[in-house]
This record gives sequence, C-alpha cells and structure tokens, in this order.
Amino acid sequence: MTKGALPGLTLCNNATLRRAGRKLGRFYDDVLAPSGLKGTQYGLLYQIHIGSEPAMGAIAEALIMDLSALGHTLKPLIRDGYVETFADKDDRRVKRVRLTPQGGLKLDEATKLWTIAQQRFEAMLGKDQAAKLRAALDEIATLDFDMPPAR
Amino acid sequence: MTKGALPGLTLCNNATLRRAGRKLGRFYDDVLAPSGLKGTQYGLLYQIHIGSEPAMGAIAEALIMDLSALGHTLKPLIRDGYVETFADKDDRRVKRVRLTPQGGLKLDEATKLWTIAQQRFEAMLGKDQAAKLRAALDEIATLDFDMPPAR
DNA sequence: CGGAAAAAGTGGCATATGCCACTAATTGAA
DNA sequence: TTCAATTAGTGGCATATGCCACTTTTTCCG
Repeated sequence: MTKGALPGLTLCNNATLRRAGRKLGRFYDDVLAPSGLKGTQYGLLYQIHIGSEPAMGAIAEALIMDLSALGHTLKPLIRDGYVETFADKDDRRVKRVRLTPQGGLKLDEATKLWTIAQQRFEAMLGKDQAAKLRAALDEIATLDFDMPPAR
Repeated sequence: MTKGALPGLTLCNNATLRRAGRKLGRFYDDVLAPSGLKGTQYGLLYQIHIGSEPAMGAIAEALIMDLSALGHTLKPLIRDGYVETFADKDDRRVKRVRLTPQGGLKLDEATKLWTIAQQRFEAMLGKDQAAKLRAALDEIATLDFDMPPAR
C-alpha cells in the first residue's frame, strides 16, 4: 500500500511543489553528499561563480530569496572557506561575494556529482519532461503576484 | 533590468524547483497571513483533517517528509491548540494526530484564504498549466530514486 | 519463553528561509 | 551644505527540514 496514488493535497499547487521539492532535494543532497555540500549550497556556489563578484542583493534577486536568508545561508560557506566577501569600492553599503580558490575546487568537485544527479533524474523523468518542468517553474519565478494590495 | 530572463542555474532541476518554491511559498504565505498560518501549516492541518486520526508516520509518508521534521513542524500547531496527539490503542509506539475543534475552525478560516491564493495563482499561470505542473510534480514525488546503491 | 531485530517516535544539532527592527552609507532635495 | 528618504546588510527570532543517536514497544525466532 506504500506504493500507488498520493493521498490528499494533490490540489494545492504550493503543497505539491513543496512535497516534490523535499523529495528532489533529498535526492540531490544524497548524490552531492560525498562533496560535503547540500544541494542548496551547491546552487549558491554556482550562482556566485557565474556572477562577477556579485553583490549580496544581486544574488538574492537572482535566487529569489530574502536578503537576510542569503546572509544566513552564506555563513557556513564562509566559515568553511569556500566563499569570501569584500566591500564594494564605490559604495561601501554593498558587500560583494566571490569564491575562494578552495571554493572553486569544491565547486568543480561537486559539479561532477551534480552531473550524476542531474542525469539520473532526467533519465527517470525524461529529458523533455524535465525541460518542460523547469520552463514552467521559471515561469512561476517570473510571475508578478502584486495586483490586489494595490500600492 | 530587474525584469527579464532569470540568470544562472536555469539548468539545475533542483535549484529551479527550490527557487519557484520560495516564490510560490511566499505568495501563499502572504495570502494566508490573516489566518496566522503559514502555507506549510495549512497543508499539514489539511492533511491531518482528511486522514482518520492518522499516525505520525502515515502523515510523514503522505507528505514525503522526515518523521522527525514532521514532529518539529507539529509543535507550534500543538502549542497553539490546533492539533492534539494521542497514543494508538493497539500499539503504544504509534502516536495518532487529530485536529482540535479550534483547529477545525482555523482550517475552515484558512481555507477561504487558500482558495483565494489558489484562484489567483491559477488565473495567472492558467488552470491547465497549473494542473499539468501538479501532475509533473506528483510524478517526481512518486519516483523511485534507489537503483545505484543497489541493496 | 527470552533475547535479537524491527518499527515508531523523540531530542539535539545544523542548514534553509522569512520577517522585522536596526545600523551604516548614499542620494536628494530645500 | 544639511537633513530627511532610500538602499544594502545584519542580528534576532521563528518555522521548515534532515540526519543521527537513543528509548520504548512490538514482532520474530530459536
């Protein structure tokens, strides 16, 4: 009976998304485990890597996450020496972020594992399905939920 | 420049799912805010509601979440008097969960708000798109990620 | 029957995320 | 120039989730 239809809340978009997120997150986490990074941390390192010494705010915006949440999530990575921050030359309010050499190596190491997870997942769901899913998710990410409260 | 294409990690299924999850989660949380419940808590109350005094393990399985995580998430709901637990008559290891009368009322109240969130979201993404998305997400939720480690 | 193994939760520890109240640095007028 | 808004982050507090080490019950055998 453990197999079969999923009971309940199959109607709530939010709950369904969260549930799938827990499942997929654990999978990526498991595969990335040998590197010592969680899926979230891998994504964050990658985002920093592809940016040009991005400011905290720029990262938060790209990842659609709260600025303070980003700050918290960054701490273990800084503590472990994968990331470092420095003040922007022209605006001292701005704090920029970059990978340390160690962080770069760790990212490379983790990318090998990530590729495995990515391939295994896409082999199961289907490359097309996965691409369509990401497209739909990206669409949600760009939606503008602001009409009612007016302004 | 704030608008436009999403930079980076649009390739990682996990990162994309998490990002959309943060966005959608905040939307549902905002709409549910007047009830004092978060989207996660609403989903949990609902899951308990549709079950027959479900055991912790049953809930965790349905929501695909860690049993201990469920225990932690349940605490604030118990503290606030929306949920109560009791030992199973036949197996004292099992702890069953049910809504209190207050919890039932709160669920009804929150459901009105949830309906608004759900409708607003589906109006933006499209009912079809939303249904397809949930189907895809449910498929992920049922995938069996266990081959490599063999057994 | 009696002890090993399995099943269901709990507690502690760590990361992931958000919101709110603040602080510091800039920008914009008057 | 000077002081009120705005912008970028930080810290504290609370929930969301996981994993691991245990404790308590049951179940299973020999």
